[in-house]
Amino acid sequence: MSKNKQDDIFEAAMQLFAERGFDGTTVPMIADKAKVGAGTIYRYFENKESLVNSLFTKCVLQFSEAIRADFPFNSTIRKQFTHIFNRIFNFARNNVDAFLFINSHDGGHYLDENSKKTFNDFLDFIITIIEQGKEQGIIRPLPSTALIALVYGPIVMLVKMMETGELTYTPELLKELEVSSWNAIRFI
Amino acid sequence: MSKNKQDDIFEAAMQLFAERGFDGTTVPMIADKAKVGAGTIYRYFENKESLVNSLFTKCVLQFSEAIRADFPFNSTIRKQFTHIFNRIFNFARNNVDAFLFINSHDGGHYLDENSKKTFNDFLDFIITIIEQGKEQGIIRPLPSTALIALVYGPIVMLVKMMETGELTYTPELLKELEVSSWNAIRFI
Amino acid sequence: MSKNKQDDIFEAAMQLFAERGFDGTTVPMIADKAKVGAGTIYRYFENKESLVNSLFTKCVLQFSEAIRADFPFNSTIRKQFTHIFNRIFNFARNNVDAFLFINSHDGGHYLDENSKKTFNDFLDFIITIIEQGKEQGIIRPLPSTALIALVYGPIVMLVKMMETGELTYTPELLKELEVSSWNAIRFI
Amino acid sequence: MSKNKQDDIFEAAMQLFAERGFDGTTVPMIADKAKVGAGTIYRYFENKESLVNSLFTKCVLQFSEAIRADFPFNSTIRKQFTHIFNRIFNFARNNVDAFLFINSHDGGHYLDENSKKTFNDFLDFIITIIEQGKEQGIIRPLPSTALIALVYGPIVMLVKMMETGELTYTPELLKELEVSSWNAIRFI
DNA sequence: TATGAATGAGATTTCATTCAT
DNA sequence: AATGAATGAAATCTCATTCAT
Repeated sequence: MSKNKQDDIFEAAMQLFAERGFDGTTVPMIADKAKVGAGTIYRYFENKESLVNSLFTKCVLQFSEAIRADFPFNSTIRKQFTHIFNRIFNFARNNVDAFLFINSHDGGHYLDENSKKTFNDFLDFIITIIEQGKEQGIIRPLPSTALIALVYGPIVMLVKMMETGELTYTPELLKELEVSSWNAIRFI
Repeated sequence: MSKNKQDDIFEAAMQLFAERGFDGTTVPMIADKAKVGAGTIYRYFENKESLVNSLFTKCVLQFSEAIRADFPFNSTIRKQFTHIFNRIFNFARNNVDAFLFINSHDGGHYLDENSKKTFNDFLDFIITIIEQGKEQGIIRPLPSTALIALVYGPIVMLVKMMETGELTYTPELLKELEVSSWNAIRFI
Repeated sequence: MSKNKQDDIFEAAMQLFAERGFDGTTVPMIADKAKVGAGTIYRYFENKESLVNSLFTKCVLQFSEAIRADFPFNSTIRKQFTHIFNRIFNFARNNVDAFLFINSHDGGHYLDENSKKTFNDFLDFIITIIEQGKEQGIIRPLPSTALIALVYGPIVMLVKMMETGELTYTPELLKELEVSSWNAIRFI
Repeated sequence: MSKNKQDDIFEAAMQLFAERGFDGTTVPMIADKAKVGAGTIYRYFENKESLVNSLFTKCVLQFSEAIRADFPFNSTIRKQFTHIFNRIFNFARNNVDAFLFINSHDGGHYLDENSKKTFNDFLDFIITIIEQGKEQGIIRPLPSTALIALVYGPIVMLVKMMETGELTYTPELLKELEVSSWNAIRFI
């Protein structure tokens, strides 16, 4: 594994949390996968909850960063949508565990306020774009949260399906899905 | 509660599993909420896993039944889509916990083969309809699982949002969402 | 053992805490001695600290009650002293573990405010008597805490010695010790 | 701190053992207070038990030495008593932690035979003096251990009280306490 | 020589399950 | 049939000790 044990622990915890959930994952499971002693985890994290919260924040920030980087602020809404859709999808494909971890753990009873805030900050960014699209009459005049659900909901499910092998990724498929998602929210 | 303790246990377990997950829910929690003794649960279910599997199967069958009842086999694909969409949404709204329980627990490490099969049987029904739509050139020629994700993914997320209060249900909104979902999968 | 498990746990904990201290006693040790499962202790006490605090308060109250019962408020200071000395000693002899537990654990880092207050309430009772003796010119005009130390300090040590067998109790010895203790604090 | 790490460790351990007891003190706590690495402690002591035993023996020897130095073997019993009482008290005041450590730890389950013997050797010295006093009819004819308890018990308690601020030291108070203690054990 | 990160044995605590009532 | 007190296996977490640097 890597030289950095904290990263090994993060990586192992992420995979396990994504697959089995927080409560279904034991600390020794994480230690085994990370190839460290169980006690070592407590040198890096105060407790299991602290670990999941650190991990959640870290993953959300990475995710958020991946979407926001090179964002075409001066482009059309249509192109901005493509950017966001592709970036989310690519992040999800390259970081399956991180993506599934984020999406299966938001709302968890073990997440602290800071973790929830980090996640909401990211959503706010998306909402801002959507609001602009609605103002311009390009995106359907539905509640922004509903519009997010129309686009984001499929992605979560699609990534899960690709993970289980129920669906196979191809660049062409991605392009088609992007069109479908846009069709769901565009005006007319 | 009701006169039937098994149903009380089912109801309590469903609410807790939906909110906290299987591993985050303890048997005493279920007993408390069901207002029965912890030991009583073991008179109705062999163990906690057996309970969750019984519950999952029961919920999926109810769900499946709600969608399939009065299915307009001789109608157009468009009308069949409306039927399915509305039925799923109505089931979800009237059985929030059951719906969220089903959707957060498929793939759980505690589900047995039978539970998974029951769920897949339901999906197969949906897939059949979709395949017909594709054959008729009315639905976009994407993999059926992808088409399911495009429609079902948003619903799961929308129901969660309504549950947390991030989104408010209105009949008008439902109609709009149905259109959006159809737009996502229809050919042109 | 008794029919009451909470008392069995109290008794076992008291013996072990008196002998090995709070930090030197493990929960399984207590469970073994009390002949209960380790988990049972947590049905009666929230945690180990809660157990030691409940036990401390209980023991101090019993101790305090033993000293205060039948207190000869209208007697001479000399007779009141005899009462207190004999009662403390008899309590200590009949409840060696409780007495040693109380005296080795006051000031412990695990005791909460309530426990400390209960103990101080008891000391205040003794101080009141001593103050009266000083006012009457019968007891030496030293700080009350010092006077307590002069009387109580030996008792603690004597009881320990009797427990280890370094000293053997006899009623005659007790009488002599009472005289010695009185000599230490009386005026002239 | 000093140039000598072993002494730093001794000093830190003594303070912590005096305040929190052996089992309530962790090796990292000692290392922190001594400003050394935790591993360093194991260069000077085989293990934690070895440390506490070395420390105990060291403290008892210092204590014993402080009492025995300049002992007025040819003086009266009364003067010998004054010597011992004052020396104990002064040692205790100048070495509060050492004194409290010695007195709260005799009988500890972690002390080895050698430690206990060192402590008993010291007591034997005191006992010899007491026996002489009894033979001369100057000290009350009680068991020697009881006489020790009558004098030593208060000192331990008084020093604790001075440490917590419940009692304030003055030279005059010390003189009075010496008289009180003598009164406790003198014949007549 | 000195360190402190790493460890795993053992501590505390939880909880699925049993069983006497 | 129903209960909930009791249990002990397994979870979380701590800390004495080691060892690579």
